[in-house]
Amino acid sequence: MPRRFAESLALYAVLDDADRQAVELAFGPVRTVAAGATLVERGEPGQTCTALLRGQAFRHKTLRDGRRQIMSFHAPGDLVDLQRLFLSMDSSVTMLTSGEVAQAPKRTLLELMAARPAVAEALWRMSLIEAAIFREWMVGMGQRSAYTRIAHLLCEIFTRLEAAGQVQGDRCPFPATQAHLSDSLGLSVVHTNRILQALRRDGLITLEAHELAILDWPRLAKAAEFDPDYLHIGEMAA
Amino acid sequence: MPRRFAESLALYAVLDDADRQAVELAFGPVRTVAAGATLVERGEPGQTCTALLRGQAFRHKTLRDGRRQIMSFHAPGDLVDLQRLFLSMDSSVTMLTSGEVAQAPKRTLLELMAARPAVAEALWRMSLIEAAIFREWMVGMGQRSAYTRIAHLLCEIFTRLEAAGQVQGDRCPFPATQAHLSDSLGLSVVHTNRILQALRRDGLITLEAHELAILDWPRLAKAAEFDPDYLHIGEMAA
DNA sequence: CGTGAACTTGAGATTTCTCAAGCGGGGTGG
DNA sequence: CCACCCCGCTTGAGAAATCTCAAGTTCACG
Repeated sequence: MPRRFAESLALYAVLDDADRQAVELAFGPVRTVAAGATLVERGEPGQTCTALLRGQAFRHKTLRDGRRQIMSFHAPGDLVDLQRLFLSMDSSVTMLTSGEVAQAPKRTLLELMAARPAVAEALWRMSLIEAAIFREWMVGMGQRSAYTRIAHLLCEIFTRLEAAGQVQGDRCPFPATQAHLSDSLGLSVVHTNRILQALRRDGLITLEAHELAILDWPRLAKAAEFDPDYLHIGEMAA
Repeated sequence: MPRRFAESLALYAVLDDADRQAVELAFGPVRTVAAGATLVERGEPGQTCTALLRGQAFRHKTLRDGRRQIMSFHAPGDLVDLQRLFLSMDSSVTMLTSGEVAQAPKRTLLELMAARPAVAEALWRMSLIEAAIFREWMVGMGQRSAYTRIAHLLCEIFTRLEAAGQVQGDRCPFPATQAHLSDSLGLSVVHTNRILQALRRDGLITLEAHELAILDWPRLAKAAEFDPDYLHIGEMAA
């Protein structure tokens, strides 16, 4: 079910039919990518922007000595390198699963934004929400314990996948390994593993076979200090 | 020397005279604000955007129990609540020093962006660079030791203040207290204090009387793992 | 000259890390 | 079809970074 990108973009602003059509036309053919494939390499200028249509990806910066910081996880409907419209890429994007992507020429998107304010507005909101998520991760890494931090990330991922239509009941796909979680939270793999066990022991989640189940949302959200305001879901008023 | 905002914005894209004039006209009278004044409160919708013309400010989120995460420091020339053009504010902005600000109605700015692509481009770049800085802070909080992290922040602040024209020789104004540094880096005040002493002992900096001096830039940058690419200074190609 | 905020110091407590090793399942080549 | 192997997960134990608490000092400002 690769949702069309225009449909995802319409979650960020009111798009009329002409807007949606123009957006769809901007993107080229759907391309299949393998798990582990690099969608965007740090430093490359590139002439296109990439929409993720199916599967999950993550954005990261890897230092010389191998330390890696993951900055974000991407769900279907995300434009993973929006930044490239105006800046060079300072981080890379890698597929977590196999999936499908489509690309649009930068020039076309820029023209679209100039001609269609609603499209520009949607892209602005998409970009600003991503920045809001970065800030919330900073709160986690700066102020929260490992337990709270992991719980918070699980809440965030579940909530975002829900908005992207990937949730079934209390379950969502969860392809990230414990190493991915560690690198996104600034924790060691060993510690992440122990905290996940604690979350399971406390009856808050199960996490296996690349699937996350939330067993007790109220208690998990409380333990996570999770307040979804920062995700600005459904916030479309101008 | 409150630089005019249009001049600062022109660091982000090529603006012609008409662009600059239109930007200047969008902003109302210059207003003086005291140190500690709140420029923007979390949650308020607001109908204007605020440009910082003189002084420094910081953006932060404060949790119920008093823990506070600082997300960014702002220099003259920054639009501190650009986010407000499209979303509600999920954090607050407070003055670090006394200073001067000017406000522009959201509507006027939105019209300006629609009518003048170069202005829109500049604002996009401003916003995306802010997000790039957030990501780099995540790298610091997730992967770097306290020593490296503090050194990195000092490099960043110095470099950004240089771009804002606030540097004299090897010195720049530095109004943040050790508590501000701590809250931006996710460290305790005590530890921040000890690491600052180590940086002084190592002959890398002096920091007193609200002024930072860089004694040995090459060694400091090396200790900080500082690579200014992420600041995208002077990157204006479309 | 008094006062408070910012800075500094000491010492013990805690979280989290590192190193090292073992386990388990799924995919692949023989 | 089976065996092997690698990757991801798990466990134990000691080490390190960083925190908390508590107290004292300095300096700018009223």
